[in-house]
Amino acid sequence: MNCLDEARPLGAHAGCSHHVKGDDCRLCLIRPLSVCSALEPDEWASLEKLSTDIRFEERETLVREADDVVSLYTITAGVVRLVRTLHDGRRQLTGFALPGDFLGLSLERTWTFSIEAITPVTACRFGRASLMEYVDQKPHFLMRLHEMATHELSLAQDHMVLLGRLTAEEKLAAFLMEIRRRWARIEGHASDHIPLPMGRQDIADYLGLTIETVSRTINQMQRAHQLVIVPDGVRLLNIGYFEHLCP
Amino acid sequence: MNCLDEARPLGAHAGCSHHVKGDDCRLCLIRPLSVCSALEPDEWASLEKLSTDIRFEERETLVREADDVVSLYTITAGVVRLVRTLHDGRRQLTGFALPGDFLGLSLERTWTFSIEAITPVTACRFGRASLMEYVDQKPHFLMRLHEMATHELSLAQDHMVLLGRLTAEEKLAAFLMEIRRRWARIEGHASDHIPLPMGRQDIADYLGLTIETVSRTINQMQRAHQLVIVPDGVRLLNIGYFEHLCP
DNA sequence: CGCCATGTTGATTTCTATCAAATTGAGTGG
DNA sequence: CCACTCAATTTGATAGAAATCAACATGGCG
Repeated sequence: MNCLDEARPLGAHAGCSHHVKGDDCRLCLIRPLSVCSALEPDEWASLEKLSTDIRFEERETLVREADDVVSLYTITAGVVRLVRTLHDGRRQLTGFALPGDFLGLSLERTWTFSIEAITPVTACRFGRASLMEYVDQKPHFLMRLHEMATHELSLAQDHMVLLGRLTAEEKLAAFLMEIRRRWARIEGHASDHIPLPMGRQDIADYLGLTIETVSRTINQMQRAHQLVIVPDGVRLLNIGYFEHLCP
Repeated sequence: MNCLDEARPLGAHAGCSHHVKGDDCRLCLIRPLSVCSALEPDEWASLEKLSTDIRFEERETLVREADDVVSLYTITAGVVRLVRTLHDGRRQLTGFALPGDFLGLSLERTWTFSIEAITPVTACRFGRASLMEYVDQKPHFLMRLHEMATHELSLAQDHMVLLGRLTAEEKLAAFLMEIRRRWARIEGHASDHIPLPMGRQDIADYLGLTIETVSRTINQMQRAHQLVIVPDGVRLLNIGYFEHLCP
């Protein structure tokens, strides 16, 4: 089955294996989206030797904040959340990682956030030490990592604007348009149907809101006929409304 | 006059030239704090050839959001703000840059924020193209840029937590402790006297608050004898209170 | 000395959080 | 297959923190 097939059942995002055959970069469907896109075909082989496929179950924790960085990951299927937690339990999600996203850009010794599987996840796992060696030998690979890191930084600034200055309605609109754009990149085309594998609490913690406000706002949008809530996410009825709301 | 002298008059931060003599990296007092710390003495000379000193007046705009990146800067004296503005005028500051801070880590083609001088500023200016060439020749310099970028990313995540989950009082406490730590790094020792060259509106736009809330909160802290407002900033009376507030 | 930007204070509103309860729905076992 | 359970979500009522609206104070500077 081709994961990119539009005819797949609703909710297939989480379960479908973008990585068709384990440990073969030549067959990796998310390669063009990933850090590997910086490499030539003959380099996939050398990188492949450093990597192993690994699977995590729903709710499993991949890494904990302040843990030593032992492995780095490229998500090949499923969705994870990046979480910062305060001592009193308040949470802020700093992002979601989707297929193609690389975790461990910083090359630092310890993680600055926890990574938790929202759905079953498959990932391409690299040992930190061996990837560091690889980086030393391939300056253009380091340049690619750096570009990805600074792009992340720009997205982080976008998110600061969202958290600091947008209303609940604007936050939700911006969130839906962000997730839509990211699925579009993975699937190769934009769709008004937006799967939301994360729960309302995760959305709230990403947007700096409460679960009640997220629920109320989405349902207001539905009552205003701007979207329809479907079992696995939402379907946007009026893209213009959302585009107008996100600045 | 030695800028690091504790006896300097209040407010001297902004005006004092950390870069004692123009265009000589050997005499640059902020070098150990800057990107140049990644280089060996014999490399300062080669980097120096790429740089020129430049001065900006208070309120002057160094670069505008979406401008092409022509030059990159290391701030050598003074303070600038990094600003994102929404079409309707809402502002979010994504950071302040102090002496030693490098602007242009991303090596991308366009700026993703405006940079505005809060005080008179001196900076070490690099042409983008020539620094890119330099980066190509010195992988360890690129590694240093990458480390700085990922550290920025970690700080950006801290700021997301602040914007999304902290109360006004906690935001102010975290802000004051952050600025204190950054002055301490520049001056070589921590002080309870915290110069705040940025105005209340800048603090508000950094913390996702209004100017009134910033003013009220600082004055509440003063009434509670946790700090004293002084002409150029504040003096903390009870560090424990602030440490306790910032998670 | 008075002007204008900046900051402070007060009164009121509003948005979102909080508290509380009802509803839905996926998974389980009889 | 259906009742049951428990978590997730929705909805309602109320409270509260910060925004907004509106003066007023301060202070640097010509």
